[in-house]
Amino acid sequence: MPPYDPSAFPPFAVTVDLVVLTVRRHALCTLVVRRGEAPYQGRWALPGGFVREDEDLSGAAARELVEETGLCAHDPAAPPPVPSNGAHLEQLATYGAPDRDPRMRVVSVAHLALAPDLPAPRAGGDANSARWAPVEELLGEDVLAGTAEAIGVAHGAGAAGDSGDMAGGEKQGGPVALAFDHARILADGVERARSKIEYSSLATAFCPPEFTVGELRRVYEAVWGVALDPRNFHRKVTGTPGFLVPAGGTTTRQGGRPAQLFRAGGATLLNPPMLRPEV
Amino acid sequence: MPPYDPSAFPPFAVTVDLVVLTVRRHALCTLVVRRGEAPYQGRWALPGGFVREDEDLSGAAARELVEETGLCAHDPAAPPPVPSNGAHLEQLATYGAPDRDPRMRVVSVAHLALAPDLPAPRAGGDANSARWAPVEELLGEDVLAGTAEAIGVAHGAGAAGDSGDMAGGEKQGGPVALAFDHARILADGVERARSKIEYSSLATAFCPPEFTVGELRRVYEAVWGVALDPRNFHRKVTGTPGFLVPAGGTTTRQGGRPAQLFRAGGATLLNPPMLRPEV
DNA sequence: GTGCTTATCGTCAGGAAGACGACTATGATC
DNA sequence: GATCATAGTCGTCTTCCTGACGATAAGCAC
Repeated sequence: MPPYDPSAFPPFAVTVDLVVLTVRRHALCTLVVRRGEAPYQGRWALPGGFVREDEDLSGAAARELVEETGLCAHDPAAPPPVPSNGAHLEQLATYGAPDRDPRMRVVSVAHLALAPDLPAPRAGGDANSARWAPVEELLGEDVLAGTAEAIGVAHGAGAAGDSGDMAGGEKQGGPVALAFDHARILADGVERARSKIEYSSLATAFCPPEFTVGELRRVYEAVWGVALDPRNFHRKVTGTPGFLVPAGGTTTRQGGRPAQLFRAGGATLLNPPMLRPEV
Repeated sequence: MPPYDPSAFPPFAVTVDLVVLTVRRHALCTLVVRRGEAPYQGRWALPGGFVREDEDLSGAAARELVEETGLCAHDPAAPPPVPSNGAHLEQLATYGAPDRDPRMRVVSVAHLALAPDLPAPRAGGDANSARWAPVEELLGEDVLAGTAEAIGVAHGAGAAGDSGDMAGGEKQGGPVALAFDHARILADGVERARSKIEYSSLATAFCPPEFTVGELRRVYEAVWGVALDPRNFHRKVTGTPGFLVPAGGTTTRQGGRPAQLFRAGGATLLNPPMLRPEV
């Protein structure tokens, strides 16, 4: 079996980048690491790294996820029993513009991970530091076309371009420019998450193993940036068979009347879907 | 700006593969080409090719589409006026298992194209021949997990594995084994198309510029493999603002009463969505 | 014209969702 | 301990959408 003629195709570097989303203090946040080397030195970027010689794409993504967060990736194709601190992981899209990395031709297979609220991240290898950044702070919600949609949360005056003089620092109140095309990748990941919780039970991936209806509702509110009616939401999620199963027991985590605890049910598809209020 | 250390990462070949779907004679069909060289010589495969040095991923996909079909790709991000014979083109997913190509490490960025019914395809460069194959014939609808769903169309006894002795030939009545992991890619593309016509106006991409409600309905029926009530379908599509605009004029293409001609309206999202009947 | 086919309009019942009232069960405050 | 604020939970009512299906319209083949 003849190998390819090495001159017949150009060599590429292939990386995986991760959009790791979580909900912290009622805000949708993503994991970013500070770049320690050029280009974009000092700029925040999505975590990622090279795919190894004998590694699957999803395997590389899972490895990066563990390295950056300690999270154990949870393959959606795996059996239902969710591991204790497993995160949902799925492929998002691939980005390969010829000039996206000034050094050489790099194709990045972006992955989307959804995780429950985690302790402070540990810094990875080549990053000076890592942190959870509110998505709204990174995307002015108007920086990028296609994801520009008013969410009912106030944020600082937007419209910060990709001007080069912002490298290495945040502008007070404005969006922080991410390295490379990571703002686009993040925007695509956020949009994927926003639409996917409509018709799937994926919102439970943002919750601890046991959670209340109110906590789940606050996840939807944070991801969508809207307020939902607690009564209709309660009717919807408890009335959808297989979505939630009572875990037995109640808790008071938010003040007010104790709420029943639930676990994610086996159902992965939500039919009919949860309707996202317009505007 | 220091270039990457070439020994710091393994080199990959990057290709694009195309799932080109169309509706022919009430059946969902995809474009396949016969492989002229090893591995999988003589087997049917999805069209595709290497991404060039200075080429975008979507650019490579559009180029392959033109080479194989003569279709002009229609970027969904482009302005609404649809070109005369433009096809919808979007990225599908990326496949990069280490052993998916026995010769070397190849990562393939699959794209999904939706096209109206076309004349017979012209053979591409390295393919002996090309043809439109009914999807049902390539995927036994039960060969692959995750897309196994009964569609109301009879098909030959399924369950043909990836047994090597089928290379180069079709089995009468059974699914034809595609080369590489192309059966999986095709299945993912079909599933994407099936779900996307639910909540978008993408089904019009299967139609000529002007079409009747009945023709559009037959597209849905072919893609979903179900029968739809003509009266409810008519009410749904004509009642959704922005979905269809009257083109003026009527036609009789199917026998029976002449039908009004429509063009695709500006709306790209269908809200509420078209409901796919269960089972 | 008869019969067949397809297109189009209408009617009716059932289900789901939005709006919102009412009640319950905690902790905090006076 | 009474009162208040905060959440959670159960119901009601109206409106919209869908599925089922009857009825009519307008071509073609004979």
